[in-house]
Amino acid sequence: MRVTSHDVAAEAGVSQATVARVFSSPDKVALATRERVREAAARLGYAPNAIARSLRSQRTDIVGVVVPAKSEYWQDVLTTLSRRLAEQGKQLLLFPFADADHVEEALDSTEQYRLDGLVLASSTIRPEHLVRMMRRPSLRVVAFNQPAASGLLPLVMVDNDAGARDLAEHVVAQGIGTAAFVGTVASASTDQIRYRGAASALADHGIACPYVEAGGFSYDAGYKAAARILDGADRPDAVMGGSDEVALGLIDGLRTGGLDVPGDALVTGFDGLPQASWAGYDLTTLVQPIEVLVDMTLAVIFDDADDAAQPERVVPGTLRQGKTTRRGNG
Amino acid sequence: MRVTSHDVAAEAGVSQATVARVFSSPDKVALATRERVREAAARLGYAPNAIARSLRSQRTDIVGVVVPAKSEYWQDVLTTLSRRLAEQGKQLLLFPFADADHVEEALDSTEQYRLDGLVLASSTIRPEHLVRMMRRPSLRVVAFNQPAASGLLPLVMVDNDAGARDLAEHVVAQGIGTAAFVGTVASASTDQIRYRGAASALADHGIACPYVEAGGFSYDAGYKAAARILDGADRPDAVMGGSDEVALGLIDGLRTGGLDVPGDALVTGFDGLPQASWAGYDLTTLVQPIEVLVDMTLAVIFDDADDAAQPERVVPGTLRQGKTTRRGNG
DNA sequence: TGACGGTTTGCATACGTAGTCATTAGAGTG
DNA sequence: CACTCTAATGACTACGTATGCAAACCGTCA
Repeated sequence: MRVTSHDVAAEAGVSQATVARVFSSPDKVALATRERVREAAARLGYAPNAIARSLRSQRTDIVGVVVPAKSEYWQDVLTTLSRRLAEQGKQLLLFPFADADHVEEALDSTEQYRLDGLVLASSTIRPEHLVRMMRRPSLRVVAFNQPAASGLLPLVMVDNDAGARDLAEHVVAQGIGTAAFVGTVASASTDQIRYRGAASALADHGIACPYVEAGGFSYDAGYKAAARILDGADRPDAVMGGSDEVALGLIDGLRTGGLDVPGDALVTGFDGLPQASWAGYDLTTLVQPIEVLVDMTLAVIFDDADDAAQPERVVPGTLRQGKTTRRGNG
Repeated sequence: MRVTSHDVAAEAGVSQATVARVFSSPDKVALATRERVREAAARLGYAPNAIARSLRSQRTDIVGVVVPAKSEYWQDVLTTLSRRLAEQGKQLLLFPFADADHVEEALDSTEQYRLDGLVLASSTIRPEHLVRMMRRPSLRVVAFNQPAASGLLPLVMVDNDAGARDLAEHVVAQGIGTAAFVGTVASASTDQIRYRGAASALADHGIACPYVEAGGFSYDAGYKAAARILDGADRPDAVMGGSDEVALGLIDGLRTGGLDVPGDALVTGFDGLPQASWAGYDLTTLVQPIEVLVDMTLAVIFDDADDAAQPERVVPGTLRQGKTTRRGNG
């Protein structure tokens, strides 16, 4: 049987209410009493029951995240998110989904928990899901890096358009003549914005930019897409990946096909994954300020400020130049 | 205000108890009633409150995992774990810790939740922590890939010794004359077993195997350790990494130093990370059967079988040969 | 018709905590 | 010394659900 606040109360010779106060609002209890209770609690090995606390206080101190089950990028984000929450004594509850068809179930699960907030991650969540989330009173929902949520939900994201333009300008500065963009999944809103940004910047320099869909967010998808690039009539001087994962696959795919990167073709990514910095790749990419994005997300959830005033927060990323866009001996 | 089972009861013209039964043991409710309740629930947008359910039933349907905050390997494991739990309608709650000094806090947090089970991950959890966990009645604790827990807690792990021997035999078969083992953190129990296994198998063939400590579980640690290998008097023919992450860093470090892998030196890893299969590395490694390990872990937690009868489950891994140990034109 | 077995439902309660309200003790003031 | 005001504590209750128990209901058979 588990130790409860009643047991501690009996041990310390006080009421259960006093024990509860010692653990939730200690300043309301006299110092001497407080210490006596603390000692009794330690002696019995008491720890407050978070479940009961949540039921009573209507607060769980838990933030949920609806997130794709497999993705390097999101794992990177989750690491930061869970660390930040832990610092505040809060918890992270994952609602992973295998693919877009299973988002519904994940969202259903979130209803069972009286979460303090919910982070919607993944750009493949459909608009109807977003709309559904708008109808959840007393739950702070934030869309993370999900341009499609614009106008529907509070939104925190990196500046995809500016980032893609920066990357495009960068490869243009390396003196390329032709380019291609290998997106992840064409229906993903991040993909669309990144492509449009890159294509627009390239067009300013008179360079066309066909779109190739990798068909997934994975290394494998990028690897396979490389074959299509190689088979194409005119091989582009620069291949811009819609994400780092795809870009890494692209690099290996192109190299396997006999191409030298960056000698024969430049490659860029997007996200700033740790793996992109690995010496074997040293990918030029747009590094997302994940800490900043996460902090903003938590601010929307926990700060009382009226977030309706500023429903969208867009943060610029940083271009990191690696050797995948370093031409010749420069 | 949130919709409760009472509201649904009123709407459907039944008692709260009947509503509760519809959602927890439907077969105890007449079909007609059941449908009427389900309709009322749908109309009101009712979802059972997991918090209240947990308080009442003394079951949370949540499994906790104490895990290092940053680690490719563990993220791989967590992905599988959360998927499996989701399939059973259960949840995963993470208790991440930054380093060995913060394990205590993570374990403290776990006490607040009435978890159905707790998975202790990370081989850097100290024995005193393990002992502490033994004193948690009514909580199923399982050590995952943590040889140090042997004899203290139920344990599920890959056969580190056999795996290391397999890898050693494999490189010997490639005709090497000298070798070195680059471990992660010397105090990690997995590291020790893997090293002993490899060294012992190599010794059988008259090959010595010095131990080099990378000092971390990361790519960076491996990358830096490569410099020490290169600086050493006699460069080994084969470098065995204590983990895939370290091995990937090693490869890039050695290549940066001008060495050809596998031409000048063979490299092996351990774990079977997705990244190890990337064409840029194609690392020879010991693939852990993560699905099997996870299923066994959950079996220990949820199956009523007496786990005292079989406190340790050791599963063999599979050698995956990549090109990092493919010599010459073979 | 009446008794009986089985199914279906409602009533009442407890899970462990936090907060409201009332009560008591203690300190300060004229 | 009586009085007031604040600080500290205790009694009580509600959060939303699951379940033991009893009651009600239905059909069956003697």
